Amino acid sequence: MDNSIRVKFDKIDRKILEILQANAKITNAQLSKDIGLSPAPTLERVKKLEQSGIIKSYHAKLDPEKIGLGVSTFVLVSLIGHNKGNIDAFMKEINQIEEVIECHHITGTGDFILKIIAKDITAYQKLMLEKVSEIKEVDSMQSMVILSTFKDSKVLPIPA
Amino acid sequence: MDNSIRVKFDKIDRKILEILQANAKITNAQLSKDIGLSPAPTLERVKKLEQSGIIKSYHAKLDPEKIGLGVSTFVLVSLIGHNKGNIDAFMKEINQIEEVIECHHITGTGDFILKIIAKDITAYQKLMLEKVSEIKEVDSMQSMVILSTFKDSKVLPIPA
DNA sequence: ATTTTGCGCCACATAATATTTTGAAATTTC
DNA sequence: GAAATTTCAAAATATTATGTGGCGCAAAAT
Repeated sequence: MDNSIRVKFDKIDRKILEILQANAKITNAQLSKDIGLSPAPTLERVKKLEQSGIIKSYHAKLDPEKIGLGVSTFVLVSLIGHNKGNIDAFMKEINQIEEVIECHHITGTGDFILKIIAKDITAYQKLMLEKVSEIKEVDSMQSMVILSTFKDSKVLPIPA
Repeated sequence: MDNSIRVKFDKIDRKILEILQANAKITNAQLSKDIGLSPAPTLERVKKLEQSGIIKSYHAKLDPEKIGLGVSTFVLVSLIGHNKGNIDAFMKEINQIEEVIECHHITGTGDFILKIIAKDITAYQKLMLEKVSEIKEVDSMQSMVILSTFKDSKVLPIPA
């Protein structure tokens, strides 16, 4: 809960962050060459970025198709009530469903947008009917099936 | 372009994939303990998963707030024409904009959904007016500002 | 202007870790 | 049921990360 703490970092740190976002498996030696520093201070900077929470974690990115996940969707969800109790209850239920890989509270028409991933349309339908729709706080839902993904960058643009 | 190639993997591989999605920085020794194998075959399995393309890449996840990115949005975009030429032209323009970190072609009302990240509302507005709106294939847009993100799992549910 | 202080850097030494090799055991195939 | 293939473990080796000491530069103080 230590939100919006703006930790400071310089041009070199920014470069490190760009590189590690694109490729977390780079060796420290190579990273140090790319940023023009020797290995020791390079590693020290990376550690500081980790400790300060700027770097939160490291993840392997898989190919959904190759592990048998053929259907991805975004779902706009409206709740029946917009009070904190309902929202908390909804969140709690959503957290239990592993196929829901993202859940954002948004402005606009709906209240939430979910990203869901499933094996196929049949599995998706079953998931929606038996799990998501069953959450009693849910009023309406609107699904958008992803036909194809043109861009899925893991590199955030770091402001100057 | 070698889509939908279903590579096969067993229960141990699945466990490896789950672990590496959640934590790519685990040492091979620790990974081998977690899955109950010795280091050598463990590493061999990881390499095969990488070579087969099941594991596509590794990325550092940053804290957007701490690098000064305070505004994230989803944007529904409709194009003026739905032919391939227009879509290609749109994609090309979108790829140039680094603040657009995701772009998916979807079914339903709109044609595309984008995920955009910016420093603040002012920067977001400027970005939308000067870059995204300027793309001539764009007909209409509808923004959904993310108030908060409750779930952002990097772990895909791997079907049995 | 000179000293002082502190930070960030490099180079080298050492520790940790990954990777290769070898061979044995289990499983599959014919 | 034997040969071939695959999968594994243990140990040796190579690579990489990490800790230490000292140097140099920049900013602050005198």
